[in-house]
Amino acid sequence: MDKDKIDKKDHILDVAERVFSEVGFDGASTRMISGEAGVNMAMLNYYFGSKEGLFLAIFERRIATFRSLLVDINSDGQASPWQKVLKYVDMYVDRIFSNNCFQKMLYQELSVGKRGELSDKINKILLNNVNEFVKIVKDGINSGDFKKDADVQLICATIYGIKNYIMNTPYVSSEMFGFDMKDEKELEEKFKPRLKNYLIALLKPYLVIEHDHTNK
Amino acid sequence: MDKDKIDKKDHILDVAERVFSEVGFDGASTRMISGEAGVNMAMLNYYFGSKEGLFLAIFERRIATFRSLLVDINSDGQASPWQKVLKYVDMYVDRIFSNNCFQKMLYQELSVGKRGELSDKINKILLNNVNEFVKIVKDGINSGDFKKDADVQLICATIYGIKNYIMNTPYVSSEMFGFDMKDEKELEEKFKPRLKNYLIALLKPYLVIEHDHTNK
DNA sequence: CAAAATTAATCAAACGATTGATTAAGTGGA
DNA sequence: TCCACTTAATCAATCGTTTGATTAATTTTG
Repeated sequence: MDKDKIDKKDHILDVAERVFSEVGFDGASTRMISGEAGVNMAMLNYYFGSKEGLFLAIFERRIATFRSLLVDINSDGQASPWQKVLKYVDMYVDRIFSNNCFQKMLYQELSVGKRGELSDKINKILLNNVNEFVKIVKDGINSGDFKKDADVQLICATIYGIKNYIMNTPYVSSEMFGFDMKDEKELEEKFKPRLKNYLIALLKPYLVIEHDHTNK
Repeated sequence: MDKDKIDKKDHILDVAERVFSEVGFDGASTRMISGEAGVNMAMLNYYFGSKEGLFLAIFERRIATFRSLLVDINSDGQASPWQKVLKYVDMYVDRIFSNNCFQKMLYQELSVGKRGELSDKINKILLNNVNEFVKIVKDGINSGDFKKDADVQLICATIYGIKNYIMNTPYVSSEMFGFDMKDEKELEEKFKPRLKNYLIALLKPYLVIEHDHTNK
C-alpha cells in the first residue's frame, strides 16, 4: 500500500536523523543507518539516491515546519514589543526541544558547512528567523519600549546560544543542571519552564525601560 | 636537531587542529592532514601512533593551558563578587577567541563524544571551570551582593553558549554581525569589546542588587 | 475474469575507491 | 656502524554505490 511506503521512508528518515545527530555525517555509515532502520542497504540509494540525498531529505522534511514558525508573531498588531518577545521565547523553547535530534544535526551542519548548497539554504532560513526576532526588538527600540543601546544581535546569539550549548553538551549540561538531559519528561516538566523563566528574567531588565508607576 | 623535531611535531599538530576543526574527526583523512602539513603520511603514525593518537595529542597540548585558566580569580579576597564576575568575563572572552580552532574542535568532540576516555577528561575539566564560576556567583548570592533567585547554572550556559554559537556558526554570525568572523583584527578590535560590554550589561541588572544611593 | 505484461520494492553480492595503518628500503648525521 | 628519521609501496578493512535477480503488486490485454 502507498501508506506503507511513506511510513517506511519516514522511518528511515527518523532513524537516519538520530544516527546523524549522534555521530555526525561522516561518522554515520550507510550500513549503520540501514542496519538500525532494519532495511536493506540498497534501499537508501533507491529512495534517496545517495547518502547526501538522504541527509538532504531529512532537512527538507523539517524545513517545511521551520518556515511557518515565526511568521505570525510579528503581525500581531495588538501585542506590545515585550509581549512579542515573551511569545517568541515561549514558542522557541517549546519548539526546540521537541526536535532534539534534528536541532543537533542542523547545528553540526552549520559548524562544518561542507555541503555548500544545503548550507546556504539553511543559513538563509536561519537568518530569516533571526531577522524576524531582530525586527521585534528593533521595533521595540523605535517605539521607546526598549532601551536604545540594546545589542540586538547579541540578544539573538544569547537565545540561540544557550539552546545549542545545552543540547550539544549533554554530559556537561546533565552534570551542571543535576538531571538527565535525555529524560524527555524532566526536560518537559522541569527544564523548559526553568529556561523560559530565566530568559525572560534575563532579558527584561536588559531590554525593557521600566516606567516607574510607584513614583517613590 | 632536536628542536626541529619538536617544531615539526608542533607544525603537524597546528595543521591537524585546523583541519579537524574545519571538517571534524571523521571528515578529516590522514592523507588530507599530512598533505596540508607537507609531510609523509606515515609520519603521523610514526609520531602519534594513530589518527586518534594525533587527535589526543592536540588536546594534550592545549589542556595544560586549560588548567591554569581561572584558578586565581576566586582566591582574590579583596575583590567583590561583581568584580570577580567582571574579571572572569574579561579573561574568558580574551582567551576564547585566541584558540579558535581548538575551541571548535573541543566543542565538536563534546557534541559527538565517541572517544570515551578523552570525552570524560574534557568533561571533567570543563565542569571544573564551570564550577569555578558557579562558586563566584554563589558566593555573591550568599554575601547578599547578588539576587538570591538568580539561576546560576543558566548564567554559565549563557556565557559559554554565546561564545560557542558565534564561533561555530561562522556564516550566520558573520551575516548577523555584519563583518567577517574570521578576520582576526576585526574580531579583536571590534567584537571582543562589544561582547564584553554586552555580557556585563546583560548580567549586571539580572544579578546585582542595586543599593540605591540616590534615594530619590 | 484470467492470463500476460509492466512496474515497484527488496535483496544478497560485488564493485571500485578510499580509509587508517604497516612495511621494508633508504637517508644522512654522530 | 648505528640510530632516528623519512619515504614510497602496500596492506586489509571499510566506505558509498551499483548490480542483477527475485518477489510482490498493479495494469493491460484478450
